[in-house]
Amino acid sequence: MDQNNEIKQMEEAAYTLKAISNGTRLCVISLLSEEEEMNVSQLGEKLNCEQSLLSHHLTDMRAKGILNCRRDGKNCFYSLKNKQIVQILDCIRSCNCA
Amino acid sequence: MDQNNEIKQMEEAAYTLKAISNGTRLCVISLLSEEEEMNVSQLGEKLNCEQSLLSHHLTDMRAKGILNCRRDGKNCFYSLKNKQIVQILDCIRSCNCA
DNA sequence: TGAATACATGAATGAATGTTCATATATTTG
DNA sequence: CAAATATATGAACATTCATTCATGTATTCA
Repeated sequence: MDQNNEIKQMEEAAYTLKAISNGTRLCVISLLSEEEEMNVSQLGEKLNCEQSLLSHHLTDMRAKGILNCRRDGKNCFYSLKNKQIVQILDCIRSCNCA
Repeated sequence: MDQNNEIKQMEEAAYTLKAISNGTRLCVISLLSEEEEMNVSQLGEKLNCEQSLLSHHLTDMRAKGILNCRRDGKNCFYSLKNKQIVQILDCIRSCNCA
């Protein structure tokens, strides 16, 4: 049953990977790796992304354990739940170049 | 235009990530990180994956620059084009645990 | 209290992915 | 050459993902 366990682990990894395998979502991660926290409007400006679409992305990434969200007045500030996730970007870059 | 460049880079990264964001595909990568080369039947046994489905996965991963393929007689041996890609697995695991 | 701002939500739709099945191709072997 | 083996391919369909649009909710401020 060790094989099934391996498969399960990979399914879990795939679940997380799917949640970030999108240009806009990776940009969000990249921005939040530099900025600690950003609200939706700030992200929307930087990404040139329509409000509703961005909100869907953010909500889903949050639901999947990638982002945190904190409300302050009218604004919602998003941040990375785990900063290590940005390493995936470096990793992919080095793979694509090597 | 530096912003657009960033976005393009992220789209490229997303393209590669999409090509591996699947349990079966991650298992293939994991196996090939230990084994150097495996043919389709060997992979199929290990993964308990139907021939045609596995073949589709392999063909697509090859088309997207993740795998190499070498034919030897009746067999096709697949290998990782870039071994560094397995680091993504470690990365995801550390993210999900931390 | 009501208008404005910031964000979320839900339904609808189209596009991309995953899966199956039937069949095709290449190679080896009798 | 015919049968067997290993793999690929293509069509069809279901499932998931991305996008848009209209509308809802929370908060602030005049």
